[in-house]
Amino acid sequence: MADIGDNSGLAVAELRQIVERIERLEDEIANQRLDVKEVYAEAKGLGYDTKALRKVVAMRKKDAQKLAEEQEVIDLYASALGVFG
Amino acid sequence: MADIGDNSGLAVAELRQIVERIERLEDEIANQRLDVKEVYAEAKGLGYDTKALRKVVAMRKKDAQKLAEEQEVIDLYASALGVFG
Amino acid sequence: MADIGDNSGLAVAELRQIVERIERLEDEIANQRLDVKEVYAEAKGLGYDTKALRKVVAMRKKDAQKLAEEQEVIDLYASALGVFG
Amino acid sequence: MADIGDNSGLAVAELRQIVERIERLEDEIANQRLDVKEVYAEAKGLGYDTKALRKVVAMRKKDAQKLAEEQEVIDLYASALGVFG
DNA sequence: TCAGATCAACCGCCAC
DNA sequence: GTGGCGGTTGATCTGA
Repeated sequence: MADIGDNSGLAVAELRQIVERIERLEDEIANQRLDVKEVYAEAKGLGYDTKALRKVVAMRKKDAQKLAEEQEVIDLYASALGVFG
Repeated sequence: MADIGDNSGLAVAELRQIVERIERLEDEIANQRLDVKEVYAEAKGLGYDTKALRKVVAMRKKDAQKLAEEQEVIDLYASALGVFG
Repeated sequence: MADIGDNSGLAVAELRQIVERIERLEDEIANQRLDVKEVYAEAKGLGYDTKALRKVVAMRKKDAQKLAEEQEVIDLYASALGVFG
Repeated sequence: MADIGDNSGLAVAELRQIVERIERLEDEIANQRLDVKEVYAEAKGLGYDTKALRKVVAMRKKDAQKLAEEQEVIDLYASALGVFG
């Protein structure tokens, strides 16, 4: 941590910059969450069951993760067996 | 939902579009979360205590009033227990 | 909250009892975690790859959850369709 | 691990036993977690602020020294940021 | 000691 | 308004 000579051995400007970068990113995330919400609201307006919709999205996500994980497991077991028994 | 009963038609495309919009937004959110993580890692590299950093960021999110009110209850309970006897 | 007349409008004995019940339960949980740890250590001593072992346990858990969830999804969709389209 | 190469024999039973011991312990842990939840729910019914309650329990888990040290860093950062400017 | 994985706490939405 | 639930975030623990 670069110490610029302030009262507490802390680079205040640096710290401030870090915190603000984080907060800016989190603001953007929050906004995008609102966007997601909007899409669901819109879908609801079109007659969709949002609960089921969320389930579908969640399942697709899980399936993708599952695929990735399955390969991991294969790799893990393969290496545990010393790359072929 | 455009049609029930002729579910081989337009509604499928509509549904697909909705799901994809959601998924695209969520991908972006996931990426930005990685960015946040990166900033914390960078801060750590500069010597900051990331745990404290996270706490400060969280505190800034809450307004001071609410923070004080919550702390009051905690203090009440704590002192009732004999200051951690 | 029964107010017995202490200085802060708080039933101190009651609070203390609640906190101690929680802490006792959490102690037991902590001990059982140690037991789990011990089993893994023991398995490691027998030559097992604990990482793979953990994966197996996790997968069995996920499968059990998956079964439960699948029925949920079926129910959800069925009700979304008005119990049959 | 009793045997590699004759993996149709004893090792399978051994492995099964290990996994089941772990799963049994984890079931118990899950149940006790439900018990904890119940106590909090009960406390809520008595008028307690469960969020504050959880904080107090967490504070009691940490020793006071460590708690003070952590708070120092947080305060340092907070004041460096101008007390939430 | 640090990075990565696992697990518990928090916090929103949603239905009742 | 409250309780339950899903998703996200933060803490803990394991292994390198």
